[in-house]
Amino acid sequence: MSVELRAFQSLKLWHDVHLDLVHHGGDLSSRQIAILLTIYLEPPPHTVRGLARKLRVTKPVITRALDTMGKLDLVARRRDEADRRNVVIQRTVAGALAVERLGDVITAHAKELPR
Amino acid sequence: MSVELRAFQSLKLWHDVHLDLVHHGGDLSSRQIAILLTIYLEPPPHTVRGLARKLRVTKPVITRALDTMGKLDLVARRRDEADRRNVVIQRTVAGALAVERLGDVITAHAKELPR
DNA sequence: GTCAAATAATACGGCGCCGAAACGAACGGT
DNA sequence: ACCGTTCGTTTCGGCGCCGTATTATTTGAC
Repeated sequence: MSVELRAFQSLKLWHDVHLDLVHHGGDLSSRQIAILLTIYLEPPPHTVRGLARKLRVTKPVITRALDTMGKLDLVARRRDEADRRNVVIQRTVAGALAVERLGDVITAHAKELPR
Repeated sequence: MSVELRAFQSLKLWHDVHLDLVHHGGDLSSRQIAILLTIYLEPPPHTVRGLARKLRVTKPVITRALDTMGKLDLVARRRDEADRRNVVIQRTVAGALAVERLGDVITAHAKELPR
């Protein structure tokens, strides 16, 4: 029963945060969220190939997500001068702020949950 | 600093669960997730109008989401016989299982987080 | 210098969701 | 019986993401 309760709390958190995102958030797909958070939570450098491997998706998925998030100024691309085939994905100020804000939203809703 | 740490943990949870969803989950949009969880977490009855109000989206959004999730057998529709203008949204066995499974995924990842 | 391998980007056809507007069915007051 | 209101659905043009296949650039081995 306590297990069920915990699952319910988790689901309520999921529900509340998604509700928040629907209203105030630029809506990114699950894939885009996973990519964005990988970039901001795991140590750089990040490449298209590396992200594709880590998330087990094809490279065009990464390229397109970077296009979209780049337009939103959430990430930036830079050619790797050491090996010009590679593209290094860089964080941006706006992106860092957006991720930070997301973290705040999650923790705020988590705090409201009964323990 | 402890605040930052908690935000980081929240973001890691968000990242990990989304990663899981990308691989094993039927991919629903943020709106669809919010709708689905509202139906399964809040007490019935649910109507198109009520869901639209609660999520602050237009009614066609609800109709289309119900179409999609209905095809996936996550929810079902029933005409309200008392007032035949209304449509009552019903839960399904498959939907309950899917929601339960999502709860399990979230709690499992949450458990792995350092406190 | 040449060629195979690796990397990222692009082209293509398809599918799903969007917002706004129009629509049809059902209700309720008079 | 009418008529305004409510409810859910449908239509329309548009946009974004998908997977697969192809392209362009760069590298490194020989």
